[in-house]
Amino acid sequence: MKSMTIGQVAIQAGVGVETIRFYERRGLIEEPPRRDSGYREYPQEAVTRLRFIKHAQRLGFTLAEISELLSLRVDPNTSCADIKGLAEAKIADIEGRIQALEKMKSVLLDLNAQCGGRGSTSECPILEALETEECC
Amino acid sequence: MKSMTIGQVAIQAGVGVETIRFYERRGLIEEPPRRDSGYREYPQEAVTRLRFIKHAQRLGFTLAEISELLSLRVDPNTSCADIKGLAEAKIADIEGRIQALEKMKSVLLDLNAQCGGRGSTSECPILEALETEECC
DNA sequence: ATACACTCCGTACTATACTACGGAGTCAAG
DNA sequence: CTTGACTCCGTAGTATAGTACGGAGTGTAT
Repeated sequence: MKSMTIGQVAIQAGVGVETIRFYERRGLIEEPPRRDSGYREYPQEAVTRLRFIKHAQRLGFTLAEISELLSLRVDPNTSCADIKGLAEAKIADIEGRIQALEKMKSVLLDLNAQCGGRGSTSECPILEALETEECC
Repeated sequence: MKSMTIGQVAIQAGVGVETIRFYERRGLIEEPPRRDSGYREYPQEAVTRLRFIKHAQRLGFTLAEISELLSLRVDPNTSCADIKGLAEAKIADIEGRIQALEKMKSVLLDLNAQCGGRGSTSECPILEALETEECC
């Protein structure tokens, strides 16, 4: 099985056909050769590339970042250190997001502890705090 | 100063004029009375409500959730416990997101440790892992 | 040979939360 | 009374990552 249709690639990579066309438009995967009918003919590597994209996404990279990662991969002027740099930037990014979420969580836990869960909404400490809270 | 224009409310609440109109369309704030000219006339409480929205957003609530929070607040059949329930659901939601981010971070840290930062991209363990990684 | 699945394309829609635009009308200060 | 800032409205655009649609053409199995 040398070349595959878009549907076969989609199944093997675990994505939708429309997603592949979308990635093509975004420049994440190159335009494959076509049959006379216009049908796309993908080589095996297309599946690898789609999996790369999926894996990178799972690690928190956006499509724009993945695009860069894919370009750097084939750029002879790029070194492993550049990739490492992107990974480190992503780690910092994730840490920032975790920090923000932890902050939210701690405020919510605090408010939640103040609320006995009894009484009407007019005396709910959570709602009161939301009305008056003077943070930032 | 009994009533205010949309611009004055925007400044006091720290949001944009367009944002207020947007919230009105979304039903987050009620339509205020109008002057003969059509200008909106806001009472002071409008500022409180906008601040409520801002605070709730900072705690991770979406506009849809805030909408619910605001409805429940004035619903006589709603108790403090219902609000507490929403807060707890949000805490769980945030914890889930933190978990997901922690997972990403740990994989990235692992990959990062494998990469010496030396050599070309063709032998970068990070890129290799992204191509082959068999998680999920 | 015909039925049915697959593919083509561009466009539009989903969700989230705004932000910008343009042209007309209004308000307040000088 | 004029000027400049403000407000009105609906629509469209931003970013992210797809998903859906519809009508026409294609591939293949029976």
